[in-house]
Amino acid sequence: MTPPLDDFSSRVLDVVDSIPAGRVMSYGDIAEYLGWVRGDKQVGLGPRQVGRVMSVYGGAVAWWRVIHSDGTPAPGHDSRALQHYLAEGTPLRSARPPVRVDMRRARWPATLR
DNA sequence: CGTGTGACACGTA
DNA sequence: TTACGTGCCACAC
Repeated sequence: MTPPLDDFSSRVLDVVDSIPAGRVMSYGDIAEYLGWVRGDKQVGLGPRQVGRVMSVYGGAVAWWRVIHSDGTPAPGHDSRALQHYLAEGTPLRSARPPVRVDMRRARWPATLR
């Protein structure tokens, strides 16, 4: 089974839950939202850790709304993700492999505090 | 303990 | 546009 939920992981999943249909956030966006870097120093966990959380617990949330900063979906999930994008009207730059979300329009502007 | 790996991001070529 | 190199850091061995 999936490992017990630690604090960081539950926060990541909460953020993912807050992304509305048709919008997306990158791993880095989520890391920053959770306070990854403040000013010029590292005060939290980064994009790779967000990716790890998604690989482990992603099945419990809308994983297709968390993608790479360049707009490409999580590795190996292109087809699955595309179905969701078409269904919820996510702005796309390319609906054919490599599937790419139009980040400029689909990015969900999370603002801390 | 040290090493390698990965659902990352960014700068550079 | 794609392709590398580098920084990053939790985890599994």
